[in-house]
Amino acid sequence: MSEPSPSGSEKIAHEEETPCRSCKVGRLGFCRFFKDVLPDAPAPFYMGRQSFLRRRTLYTQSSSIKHIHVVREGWAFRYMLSQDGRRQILSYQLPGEIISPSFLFSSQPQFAGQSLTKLETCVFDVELIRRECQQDPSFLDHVIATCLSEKEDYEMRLFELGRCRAEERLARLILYLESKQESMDLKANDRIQFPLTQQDIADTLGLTQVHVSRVLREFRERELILSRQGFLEIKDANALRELATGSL
Amino acid sequence: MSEPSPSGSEKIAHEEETPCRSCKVGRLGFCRFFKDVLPDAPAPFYMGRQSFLRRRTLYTQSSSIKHIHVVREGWAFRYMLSQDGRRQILSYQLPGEIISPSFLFSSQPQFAGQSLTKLETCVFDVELIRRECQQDPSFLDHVIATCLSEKEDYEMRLFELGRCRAEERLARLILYLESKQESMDLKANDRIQFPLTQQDIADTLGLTQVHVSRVLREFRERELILSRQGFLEIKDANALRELATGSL
DNA sequence: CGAGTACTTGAGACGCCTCAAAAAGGGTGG
DNA sequence: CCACCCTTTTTGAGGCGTCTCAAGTACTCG
Repeated sequence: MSEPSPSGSEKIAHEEETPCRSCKVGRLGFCRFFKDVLPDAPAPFYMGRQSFLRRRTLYTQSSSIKHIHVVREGWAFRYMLSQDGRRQILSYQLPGEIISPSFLFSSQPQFAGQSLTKLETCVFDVELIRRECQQDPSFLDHVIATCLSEKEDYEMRLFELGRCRAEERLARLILYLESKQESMDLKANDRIQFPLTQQDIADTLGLTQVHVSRVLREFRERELILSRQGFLEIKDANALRELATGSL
Repeated sequence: MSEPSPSGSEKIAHEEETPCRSCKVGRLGFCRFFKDVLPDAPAPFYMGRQSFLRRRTLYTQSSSIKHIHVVREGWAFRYMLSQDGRRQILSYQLPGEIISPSFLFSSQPQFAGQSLTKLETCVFDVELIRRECQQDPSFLDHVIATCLSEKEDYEMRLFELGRCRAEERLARLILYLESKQESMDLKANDRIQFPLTQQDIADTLGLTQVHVSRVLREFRERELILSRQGFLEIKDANALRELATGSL
């Protein structure tokens, strides 16, 4: 359970400063904006790279934020933790995504962030990026749009948690993660990455791990999905969409 | 069920153009920023006032947004509606608040908005405000901060819906609406406004109206609260906070 | 006073939870 | 490659919280 210091600059590797325009995740998520707007990106706010093992803390509720991370490889997630240990996962970040875009506007998080899998990030200096926002309106627009799209995700999730059954919640989560990977070009021939444990799913959907196990079994028995070791195959997308219906 | 056209400019009254600095809600919520940043506010983007009866639609998922409303008097709320009629209430707006601040960045809402009580609003032209944002960075900052604070509310609500029992959800909603009114100077001697029906509460907290009725009765019997006709008195704030505990 | 809306109460059902223990998987070192 | 450990998943039995249906009561407002 030992954790690397979240902002220990001695841990940041400076070798290999691939410019965004030739980076393998350069066309994904937020990196795309970097690339489009700033010809020399990631200069000048780039601080190097950092890697994390599985399930390592990137920041906590009490962290003061000086750096932001953009995912290069692997998955990260944000979550809230109550004092008595209940966890609610808020969102997942895939390659190309900023782990917490709102840090660019306010530095006091009310949630924590972890690596879900082995993770590699590009690290940027918050202050320098803020300054860039002030000078470059179209860059600022991208940052705002990123924050707002997270807000829209939250709205869908509120509907899910408040008004959907377990089956529906799970179907929607699977389809959500599929479409996210599809839109980010991370989907390889019908198989999507699915590194969540059942406990992660439970803490995302407001269920218990045991119940998630049962609903997943049902999905498998009905041949809606097929899952093994970190990947998931959607066998019957129409039936899944049927289950997820009621939304808009 | 007849509804006033949400953007019918012929319905907008232009008389009485109180400047924000002498408006009775001028120090509340977003209006405060208007007042501070723009000496001549609400000019030049002010379009007049509009009033709505109880439970009237201000905009729907398919509206294209040209105006934004700021509450002068009464309450409004935003909600999502599924095709089969399930409703999830997302947030409430009190005097001084923009009914949907994110309209200033993207015009296609994925939710709907209604008046909760009789409602009076100031109407502004979205395009003109956007232009102001481009020219006045500190005004833009306020707008962004407003959007982000809604996002933080959502994060708390996700924890509530995903990880709290009915009792805890209700306690948190009551305390939330209390502190909101307190911070907006709308609280009069221990009594807060509480115009929600039990169905509204249910659709906010992911419960049924029947169950809300029972939990409310319990709260009353335990002398935690005392409610009548649109108002609510918090009799035992400590016990309520105890119930809402687990959060952070 | 009547009509509609909101709230209360009861009985029974169901979805999801809790607890518990066993099985399966995955990683590591010998 | 196997033995071991730790994490994750599966399965069962029973209980609780919340839902559904339904009917009756209390508001509120014209």
